[in-house]
Amino acid sequence: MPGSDRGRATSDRETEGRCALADVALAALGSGSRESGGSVRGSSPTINDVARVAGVSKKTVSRVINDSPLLRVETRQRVELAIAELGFVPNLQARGLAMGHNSLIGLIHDNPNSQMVLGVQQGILEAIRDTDFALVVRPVDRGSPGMMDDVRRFLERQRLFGVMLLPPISENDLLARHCAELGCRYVRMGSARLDADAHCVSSNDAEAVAAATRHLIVRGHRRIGLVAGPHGFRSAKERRAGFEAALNEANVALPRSLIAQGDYRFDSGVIAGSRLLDQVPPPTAIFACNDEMAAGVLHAARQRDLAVPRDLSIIGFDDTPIAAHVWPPLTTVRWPIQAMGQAAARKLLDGSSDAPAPPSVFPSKLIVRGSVADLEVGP
Amino acid sequence: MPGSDRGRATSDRETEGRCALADVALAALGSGSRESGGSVRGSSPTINDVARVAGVSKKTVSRVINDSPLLRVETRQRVELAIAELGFVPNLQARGLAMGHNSLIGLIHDNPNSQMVLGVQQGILEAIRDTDFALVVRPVDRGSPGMMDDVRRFLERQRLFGVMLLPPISENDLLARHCAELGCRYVRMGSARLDADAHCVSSNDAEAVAAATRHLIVRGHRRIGLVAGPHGFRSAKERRAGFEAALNEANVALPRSLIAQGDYRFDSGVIAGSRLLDQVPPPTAIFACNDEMAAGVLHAARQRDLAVPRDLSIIGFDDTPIAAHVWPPLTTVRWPIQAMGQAAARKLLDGSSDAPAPPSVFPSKLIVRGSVADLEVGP
DNA sequence: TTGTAAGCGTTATCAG
DNA sequence: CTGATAACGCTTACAA
Repeated sequence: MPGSDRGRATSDRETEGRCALADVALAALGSGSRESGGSVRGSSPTINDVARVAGVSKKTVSRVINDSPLLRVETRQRVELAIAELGFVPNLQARGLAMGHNSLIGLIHDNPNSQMVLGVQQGILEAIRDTDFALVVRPVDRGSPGMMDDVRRFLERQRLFGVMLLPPISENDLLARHCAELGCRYVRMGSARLDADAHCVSSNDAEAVAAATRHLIVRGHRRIGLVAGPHGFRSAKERRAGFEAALNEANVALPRSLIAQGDYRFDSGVIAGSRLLDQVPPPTAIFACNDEMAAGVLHAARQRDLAVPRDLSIIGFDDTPIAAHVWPPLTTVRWPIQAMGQAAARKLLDGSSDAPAPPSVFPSKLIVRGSVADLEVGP
Repeated sequence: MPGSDRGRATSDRETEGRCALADVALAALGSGSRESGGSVRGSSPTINDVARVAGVSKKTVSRVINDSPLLRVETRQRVELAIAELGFVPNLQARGLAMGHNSLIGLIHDNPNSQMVLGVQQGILEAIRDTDFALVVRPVDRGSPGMMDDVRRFLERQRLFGVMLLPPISENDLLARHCAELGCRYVRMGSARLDADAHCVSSNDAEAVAAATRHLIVRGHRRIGLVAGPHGFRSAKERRAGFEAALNEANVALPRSLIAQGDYRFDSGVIAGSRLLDQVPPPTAIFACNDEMAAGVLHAARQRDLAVPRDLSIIGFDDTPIAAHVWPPLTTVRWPIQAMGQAAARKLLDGSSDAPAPPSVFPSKLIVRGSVADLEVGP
């Protein structure tokens, strides 16, 4: 019985009402199946089967499943009925072959922060919900010498509809160029405007960090340490720039001794925090360029029996779960990662629209928790 | 110049050496392109182009790219040369259409733990490295009424080679049945044996938790609290069973008052921990069924000015980053998530092999950090 | 060991 | 508005 398995698939609530058409279908299929053969051997029904059952041509069915406007309602209904009876599901492989591109969008990233990756995935999936698009993930290993070749091979073989590039790999201009060369649409996410509006969705980390830093300054802090992010990361650069700008505008000095470099990981935060806290006098507050490092600073403080926030105020960045779960919970900067993922995906899908893409810059927000205190003026 | 973009793609190191063949290629393509037309309009070269350039038939090229054993080395080389010259890349859509299935494997999950999801992804990607397979992710919303229909639609439309099911959704037998009905290979990951060996890769949470509990008992603890996981999660059931088994075998009593229920999230850990710690006398140790809840217990302890581990020992489960990052760092159970993902993917790919699948149960390991102390015997 | 012919299930073209 | 016919690029019989 052709497609009987599938028949149940789309319509679980379908009972035994209108099976007349289905019987016609069987009869029709039984005889001269010269073209598609889709009915043989229990495989699922094809567009040909639907056409035969509905008594129309292949192309008409195609028009129905592609929402073509030029169709008589009556015809459309007949076809839709046949589709329902047969439990027909269009074959994306075939469609992809015919149209020259598949319905997959790729997510390329080399991100150590799982929360972020998953947030973006979530956003993308929201954007492609109710479409036939699916999300293909491709983590890559920045630093590995063959990385770029790897990605190229991936793009060549999979022939995706388009890809989304996550930071920090999204900052790589060469990668973007490769995408373009391979005819693969792309959108880059970043902490600053990295590309033309059509290819870019970003936050404004510099501004967000400046606001966070002002939060410290307003509370009386003047010796403020920075745990910077790693070289080569645009986000690290942006965040540092925002930090310095805020200090500058308030005429607060930033001695080199109050800057320590980290690599965005917890351990580097412990080390950087230690170095900062061993200065004399130590800083009264520290901004760390991400939450993991901020948690590391917290560790370093605890190792020195410093109470946070009494003896030391700390602000992080990203608002990952760790920020809320350490003690005291960290004041930090939250950026709308999921919304950005969604916007980026939409931009990708709308790419062929005629209207020029609008710029997409998403605002971040300071989340105030318990790791910042007003500075007690000394005796 | 047909395929010139692509020509560079695979062979960046190719300089100007042997372009003779390529010229032949151009000539050949220029004239009677009656079949594929792959050379026209800058689109990428097809198997026909390769065949013409190499002076063999389509099928022979197909044999080469599919590693058929029956080919003269000479022929093979000629074809390979042509492939290189042209920068030919097989079209997966077309192949998928012809073979009846694509080269995508899906990851279906409804997991709140991002670390876990990403770990599995990593494992899968290792398993499919150097193949043409790609990974499609599909988070679903357990609890949403339309979830199962959703997944079915997804499977019907995408026609994946196979899917991997992550806990807790992997515990859903109905979902597995649907996969089978739709002709989609599947492998389930879980905290216990959920299915036939061919469809299952698991850890043994009960045993792991029993070991962790013994770790507490050996150190003198007798009043040990449990923060259980949510109903309906197999892992919660397994972990609790392991906990109770260890207490039993040591003849340690487990009053109901020392069991609190959580939902695997931080906040529930705080609440459950509070309830446990407010008992008189309070427990001297608590096992929480995952790290997030263990971190919550830590919060509850701190709110009561209890020192960990001096006044309270805590053990968690999963070894997520949070376990290492809170203070004190948590003793916890680590299970080989990435290795399991890899094994599961391999199982999926080997699915058609004749040999019966071996059982795959992966051992977990107690990670000892700073949250457990020997029990001081009271005065 | 290699080639020929016939699909795989869709969409595009261009006529009616 | 609808339909015949030809792509789309590859694989799998079945020959040679």
